[in-house]
Amino acid sequence: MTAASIRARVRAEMTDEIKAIARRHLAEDGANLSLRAVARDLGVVSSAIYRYFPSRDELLTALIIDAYDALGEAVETAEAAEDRADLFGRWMATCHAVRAWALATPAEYALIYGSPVPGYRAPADTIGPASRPTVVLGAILADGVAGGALRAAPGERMPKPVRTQLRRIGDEAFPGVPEPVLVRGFTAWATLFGAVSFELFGRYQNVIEDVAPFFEYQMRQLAAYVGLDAAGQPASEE
Amino acid sequence: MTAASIRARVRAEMTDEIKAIARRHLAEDGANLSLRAVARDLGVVSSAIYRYFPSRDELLTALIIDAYDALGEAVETAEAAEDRADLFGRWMATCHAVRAWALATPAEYALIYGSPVPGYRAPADTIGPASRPTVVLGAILADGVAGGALRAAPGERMPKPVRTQLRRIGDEAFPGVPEPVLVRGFTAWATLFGAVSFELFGRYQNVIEDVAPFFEYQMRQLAAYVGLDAAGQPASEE
DNA sequence: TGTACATCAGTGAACGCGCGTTCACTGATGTAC
DNA sequence: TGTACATCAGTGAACGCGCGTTCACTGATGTAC
Repeated sequence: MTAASIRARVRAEMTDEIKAIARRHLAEDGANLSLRAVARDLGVVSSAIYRYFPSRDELLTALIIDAYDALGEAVETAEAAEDRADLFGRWMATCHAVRAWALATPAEYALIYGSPVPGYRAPADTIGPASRPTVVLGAILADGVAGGALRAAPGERMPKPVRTQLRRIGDEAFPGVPEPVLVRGFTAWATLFGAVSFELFGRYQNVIEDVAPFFEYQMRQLAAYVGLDAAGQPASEE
Repeated sequence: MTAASIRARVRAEMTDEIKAIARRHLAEDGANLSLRAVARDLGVVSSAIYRYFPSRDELLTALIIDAYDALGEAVETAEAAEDRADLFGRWMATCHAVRAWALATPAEYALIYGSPVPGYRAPADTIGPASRPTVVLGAILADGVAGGALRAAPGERMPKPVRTQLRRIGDEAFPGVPEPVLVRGFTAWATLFGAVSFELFGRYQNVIEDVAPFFEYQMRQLAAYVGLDAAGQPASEE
């Protein structure tokens, strides 16, 4: 019993170490991850890896799921630390958590938000972890609607195919959020990840030097656009 | 003379064909482009490629520059077809051109807007082609400002580090565009590419089925946010 | 117009390397009685 | 507590493959006189 559990713990530690080394390699070689290189760094013969992962693709999948979970965790923790009534604070905490995590682990960000890995098909068990940050967004929007801060403008309309699609999504994952609010939330979401990708993938090179204050300002403006600034947050000027 | 120019033409055709085949491989293998595979498809021994490109990286660079130029060309053409006074039409044409090009050639979009290719450093001559779409955005913003449609809201302020950076960029590439307008344009830009990347990199899977009308609506809303809808475009409702 | 020479495209073999995966094996560690 | 057996981690060799790049070469095509 104890002996068995020791074995299990050692095994778990080995698995973690393989993933840690693989993550390091990701940073240099992108998604062309080499099992043999990982084994070399681990000080072990290449076939030994197969005791822990049945194939290279399974190792990649584990890294992808870990990355989604790490980002999800970071976002959830940061957002949970804010006062529930402070929608603006919750939104900004979410944005900063995404950017901070991406800057700290750029290879993992690229793995999940960059170009798809050629020849790799993500299995179904990545879906749950992948949606964790979006669930946080959903909670902010839903709370905003419930508290009356977020609402559709009177007479606000949209084309029918857009509305019906959004209603279906809303019913599943964002209950109670009117379609016009939802679309503004999605737009803000695309901007957040678009901005982080621009920064990480080098699109700001020679254009914006000090990204942090620019990002901060952009996300504040977005909050106002979505309607998340109504709760009396401090003015964004100086 | 004539003989020499025939030789030059054949050479140019060969170069184009190598690039065309390489582009096809890009679609399947991502940026792990194999010279030998290209040579195989061309029906030629692998070392023959070296008559045309001194190395694999140079071929990749050529593909990247071509991709930037193709997107630039597509955007410029689409935008130029609109009435100069119709800022909204010009903005929408730009958005649709970006999305259409990306959907038509997803591998090339991923090459230039996805995760950076591991171990590859883009040389300086990619900068010019890379900025072509942004130049189009700049013209729309500048024309909007010159015509009086775009302006900063009275009393609109932003933190100093943001403003000084934006002023520097504005002076270089967007002359006459006030900083608050510029930042809205950049935000719209991040949203455009964020949305296209979401769609291409599979982030809309099982979420949004019919992306086209959703994208259209999003970009319309963005136009309103930036202030590009003031020129009396038709209402976006139905 | 004809001939000698230079240029160039493409060949084929080789170098040295790395890869994912399989398989029979050794030896240590745990389990059952 | 001691012994026989089962489980498991890691080894080492091998399979079959692909890669980028170099190099001396052949033969066709162009150029100069």
